[in-house]
Amino acid sequence: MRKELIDKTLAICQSGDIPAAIALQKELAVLNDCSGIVYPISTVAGVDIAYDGNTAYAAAVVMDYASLDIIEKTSFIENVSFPYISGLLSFREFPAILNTMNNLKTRPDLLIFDGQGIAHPRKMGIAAHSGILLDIPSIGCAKSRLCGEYEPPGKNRFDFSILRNKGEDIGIVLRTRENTKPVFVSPGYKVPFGDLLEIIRHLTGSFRLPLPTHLADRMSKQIKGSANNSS
DNA sequence: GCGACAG
DNA sequence: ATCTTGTCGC
Repeated sequence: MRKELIDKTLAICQSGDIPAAIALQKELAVLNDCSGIVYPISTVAGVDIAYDGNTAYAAAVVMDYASLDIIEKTSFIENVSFPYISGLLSFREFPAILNTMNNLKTRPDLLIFDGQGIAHPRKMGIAAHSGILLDIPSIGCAKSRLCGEYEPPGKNRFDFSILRNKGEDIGIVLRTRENTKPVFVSPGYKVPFGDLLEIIRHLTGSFRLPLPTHLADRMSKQIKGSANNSS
């Protein structure tokens, strides 16, 4: 089943068929399930991608959920074909994400993505889409808003407000550091709205982004940098 | 038509 | 995302 959805997604990534991409997002949104993550969570992975033109440098960092010790790191480099279009980010990034995940020896219990989960116009952001296809619980942690309304959260660390869209709670706007812009956290796949705060708080160190995402971001840029300096 | 718009 | 130096502040 996942295989079919993965193939359908990859076909669109290569064809660049925008109407088909939007149709698939609507189809996946109906299938999405944001409840029932299995506890305890043993491992968590952060995933992110750096770019040099159309070359994507994807990285995944797996950590022990309780100790936050790094268990494994991996990356994958490839050229991307789908352009960046607001609302269709997953069609630009999923291929590299899939390849990176296939390089992992560990199969994480939870994935944290740099982007939206269901806080998306069609409730199918990069975290939700990737989580469903990989069949791994996921959370979206974006650095800015895509849709929805909210009141600015308080100034202290971990102060937060609710991100709402058409009267529905779709995520939380969380201040992970004082004097710093908040992050937009939303359920991706199989992670209940009510569990978001606790999980992200646990994963937040001294940086704005949660540790898994922060490390994946730095690693992707490091890979990109070393690729440029050696060629 | 106008404004908004993840990475 | 990426282009980019110094600089203010924790």
